[in-house]
Parts: sequence; C-alpha cells; structure tokens
Amino acid sequence: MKNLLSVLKINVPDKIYLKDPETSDLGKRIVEHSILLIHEIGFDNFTFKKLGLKIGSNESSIYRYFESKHKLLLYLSSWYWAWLEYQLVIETFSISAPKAKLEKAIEVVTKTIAIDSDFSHINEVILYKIIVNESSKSFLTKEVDIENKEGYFEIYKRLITRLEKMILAIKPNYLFALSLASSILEGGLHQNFLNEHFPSITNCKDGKTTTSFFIHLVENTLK
Amino acid sequence: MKNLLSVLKINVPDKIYLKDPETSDLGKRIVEHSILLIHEIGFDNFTFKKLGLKIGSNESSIYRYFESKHKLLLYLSSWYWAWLEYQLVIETFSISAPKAKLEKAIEVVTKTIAIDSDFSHINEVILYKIIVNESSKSFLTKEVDIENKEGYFEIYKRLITRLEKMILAIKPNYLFALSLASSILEGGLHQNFLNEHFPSITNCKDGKTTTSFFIHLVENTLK
DNA sequence: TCTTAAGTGATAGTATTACTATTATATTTG
DNA sequence: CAAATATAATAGTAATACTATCACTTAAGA
Repeated sequence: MKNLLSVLKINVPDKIYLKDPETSDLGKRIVEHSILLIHEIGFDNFTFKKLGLKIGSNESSIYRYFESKHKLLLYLSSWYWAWLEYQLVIETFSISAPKAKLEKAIEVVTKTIAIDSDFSHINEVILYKIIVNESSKSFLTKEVDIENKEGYFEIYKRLITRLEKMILAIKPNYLFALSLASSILEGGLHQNFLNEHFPSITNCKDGKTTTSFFIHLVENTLK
Repeated sequence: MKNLLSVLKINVPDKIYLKDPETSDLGKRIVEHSILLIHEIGFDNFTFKKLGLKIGSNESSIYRYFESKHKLLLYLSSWYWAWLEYQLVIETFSISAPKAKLEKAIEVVTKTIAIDSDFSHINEVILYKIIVNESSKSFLTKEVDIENKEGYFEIYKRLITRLEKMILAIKPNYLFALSLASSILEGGLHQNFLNEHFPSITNCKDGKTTTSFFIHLVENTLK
C-alpha cells in the first residue's frame, strides 16, 4: 500500500485551489503546515498570516495557492475523503462476500486513524483529527449550495454512494441505503468526537470501538 | 401544550448570558431577531452590529446581554434542547410500553419542526433550521472542553441520557445505548441537513421521513 | 419626593482579520 | 540572454469583534 501510494497522486477537484499545491515545494509546505497549525490552534483562530510566519513565507504567497482559508479547508477535506476512498477500494477490492465486504468498509471508514502512511508530506493522523473537529465547517455555510454545484463535494458524495452500493448488495430492497451510508460516515466522525470531548454521551471508548458499534447496527438493520 | 408552555419558562444555564434576555423587552427582541437574522445571513456573517441595526438598538446594548456571538449561539442551542426535552417528556410521559415510548421519542427528536408553538417571541420553526445548519459550531471549537466543564452543554447531554434510558428499557444489556442515542439526535439533524443541501446522499425525502429511517434502524438494532 | 441604581444609547477606539494591490527580486525556462 | 514565472515585501482597506467612556432615561427604594 505504501508503495502504491508513492506512485499515485490524490486528486482533488481543481477548482478548489488557484494553483495546485502539489506542484511546488512551497505548496507542499503550505498544506503540510496548515494541517499542523489548524490542529494546534483550531480552524477559527487559524490565519494565513500565522501560517506564513510558521513556514517562513509570506501571507501573499499563500493567497496565490488558496483564495481563502475556507478553500484550504475544502482542499484538506477533499484530500482526506479521496485518501479514504482509496483505502476503502483497495481494502475491500478482493472481498467478494457482500457481508464481509461491507464489514471491512465500515471498519475502514469509522476507525480512528492512528498510523501515518508516511508516503507524503501529509500527516494523516493529524489530518484525521482535523476532519473530526473541523470538517463540518466546510459545508455548514451559506454558500454550500453554490459550492456543491461547483463540485467541491464530489469525492465525499462518491464515497457515500460506494458505501450505498455495498449496503444494497446485501439487501437490495432496503429503502435507506444512502441515509445509512451517510450516517455511518458522519456518525463515525461524531462518535470519535464525543469520545474526545463528551465521553459521557458515547459508549465508543474503553475498548468498545466506534467500528463495532456501527457493524452491529448495520448488521441488524440489514437482517 | 400551548397553555402549559405559556406558564413555564425554558431554563438555560445562566452562565451563558450576562443578563437574562427573558427579563426585558430588549432582551426578548435580541433573541427573537437574532434567530431571524442568523437564518437570513448565516451565523458566520451575523454580527451584533447588524442585529442592532435590525432591532433599532445599539451594538453595545446587545453586549450587555451576551458576551459574544458564540455565547448567543450557545444560548439559542440550549434553549432549543430544553424546549425539545420538554416536548419529549410530555409526549412520552403517558406511554408505558417501552417500545411505543421509544418510538414516540424518536419521532419527537428527529422530525422536522414545522409548526411554531407560538407561546413566546421565539419562532421554533426558524430556530430548528438554525439548529440544523449552525448548532454544530457551538461545540466545534478549541474551547469545547472548558465550556463543557462550565456546564454549557448540560441540557443537550441530559436529553441524550433520557433517550438512553428509553433504549435500555427495551434492551438492558445493549452496550451502545448512549452512542445510539447521540446518533439519533445528531443523525436526525444531519439527515435533515442533507435533505436540504445534499439530497443525492440521503433517502429521507419524497415521503420517506428521517423519523421512519431511525425507527426502523433502532427497532432492528434492539431486536 | 429625592436619590440612586440600573438599563440603554451614542460615540470612539483598538487589535485583528481577511483580504487586494503593487512593486521588487529571485529563479526557471525557452 | 530575455522573458516569463514564482515568491517576497510592503502597504492599504473594509469589516469584525470587541472594550471603554459618557450621557441620558427610567424605575425602585428610603
């Protein structure tokens, strides 16, 4: 997997950026350190000025890559979903039994990312934490509908339809396959958020994982 | 219900505000119109200055009630959860059969609010839309843990433990009652968000309701 | 009734944010 | 070697998210 990823490039809708950060050293440093800085101070307190300071570069140079910090968050989110989609596909590809396939998919999609695949400048462990804590802000805006039309959420939606298909492979007449799929994805993030900040309202802790919660839930629902 | 509410006061943790907005005409106008304005322009574009303009009052006067717009969002969220808790309690109070009770609870908690109970200056239909689109921002901050300790999320957490109890009444040995409860609540909001902005990844539309999705899900899970 | 406190309004001011614009310099490419 | 491209530096702007001060009105208590 590590070898494969070193040859592949995660593709993000190109309308999200002004200049592809993958094409230059500065671009990569922007992405790499924005992840670290957002994790450190939170997206709300994050500014391009602070990031410039951190990477010894200028605010105005960062604006050549991303039009706004919101677009940067969209970029990071899309990158993560693309990366996760890749994980999903290769991890489930060889499994033909529908039930086992879906189970593996749920595992891939709901588990806490704890190991950095280390194939790029992007630290997936930290990025995952940003996704848990900040990614909702990428669509909870007044501009969602416009940005959705522009295609900024394509990868995310495609990921959900992939899950949907695996669900329907088990129970073709199930009426809520899309809703179940989106619930697994967002719900997984949310349970991991609760585990970190509101442990009193989740059971996904102390050895009981978010993954096992969802596997049990889905299995019974599709019975 | 309407009569009862006209006698009761929705109680919000008093650390959230500097001065209780319920105690004055200005306070009520602040709350009433903040809901309308946030709905209109979105929380991110909302400012106390704009609100002051809207209610013909001064920015500085609003700051006497709420220390920041973030605190105002916490207030609106808490108010909504308290209101919902009230609905939950009275609607399920007289039902003794555990299954029917939980079913009613799920209905109360996941349905789209479409009728304003009209007992106060607060429009619950619009407030519900704010909860769907903005309430996550009340806890997706770097200050969650501090604010959680201060008790700002007590009502929300209590609501979830109420649901938990109803779940355990059906299946006492179920290991994920809290996670299921929090999934119903947040998942319900999320499905209604998708219905509005990303209809291609939800089935909760065209007559198929979010409520029926969750009732089916929970029923099978607790079987 | 007088006094005092509380509530509200008006104005000004501050540091920061989220940019845009311009110019200069360095580097790469043809 | 010239031209294009990338980056850096500086300045500037409107808006944000407040804080502070002072004036005025009203309500409540002695």
